[in-house]
Amino acid sequence: MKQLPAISEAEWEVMKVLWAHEPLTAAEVIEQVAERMNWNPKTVRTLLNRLVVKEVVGIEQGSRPYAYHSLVSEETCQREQTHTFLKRIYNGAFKPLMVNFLQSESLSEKEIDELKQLLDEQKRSGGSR
Amino acid sequence: MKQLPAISEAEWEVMKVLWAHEPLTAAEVIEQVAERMNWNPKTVRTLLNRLVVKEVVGIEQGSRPYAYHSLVSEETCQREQTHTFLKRIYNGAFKPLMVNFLQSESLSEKEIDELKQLLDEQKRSGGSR
DNA sequence: AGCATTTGATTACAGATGTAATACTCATGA
DNA sequence: TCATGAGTATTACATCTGTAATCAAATGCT
Repeated sequence: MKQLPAISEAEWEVMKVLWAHEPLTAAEVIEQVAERMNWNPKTVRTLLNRLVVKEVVGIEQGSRPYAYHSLVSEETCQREQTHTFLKRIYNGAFKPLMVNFLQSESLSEKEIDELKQLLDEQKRSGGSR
Repeated sequence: MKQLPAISEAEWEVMKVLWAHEPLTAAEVIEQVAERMNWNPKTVRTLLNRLVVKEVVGIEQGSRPYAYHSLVSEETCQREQTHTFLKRIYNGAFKPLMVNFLQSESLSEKEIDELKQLLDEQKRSGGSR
């Protein structure tokens, strides 16, 4: 299984717009990113390049100006990051994360019920495996 | 509100043993860390020093060799990290994190029930605020 | 065709991080 | 009292990250 390279915080911003709208030209990425971050276009280009070097973003051959697209899915990256995070901060246990989260943010009844429902679905859809 | 300084991944390892057993002398920290990480003692000392500089770890005056202790609680740091992480990866939403987690790890029925119970407690203990 | 503009590639540079090595200091045994 | 050795402080150095600037190539305008 190919190890995912590390995606830094700034790079992650770029990935988010790619995942949301890909494929995009550099100019388009820059435009999208500008909506959230106050970054110099050169900065965004650098980040794009680094992502290409890391092989998490690919270049659309042929078109000019060419378009970028992700080579790994957002889900995959989220999963990876979540796993690493949990391990690092909570020794891999989800429960304390949830305890902590519930203490800091307070959810509405509706939100709580949604989460409960998720858990119920999980139960139904097969115990182990 | 005083901003927490960034605690790097390696530094976090050191914090974990401090939180678990503090106060500890450098030698003791080194010993504890060695159980999990294969790090040179010098490396651990460097990390300890950086943490002191960042003011998240304090030095017990008077004793010699002196003892280190944390200046911020694990809970506080976990909360901070969790918040940042959620924002970065899931745009701040807990639900998709849980969806993702449930898809990757599969929990036993017992574990699921524990999580559900947490949610129930949350519901009882006050809607808003 | 030649110049200005866009796009893309290369280079820059400071601060954080991982990972130590070296230097200094003080108590202790010879 | 002086060399030793543990404990502590300072320095080192490569890589990663944030944040661009500069250089080169292609494209479009006149």
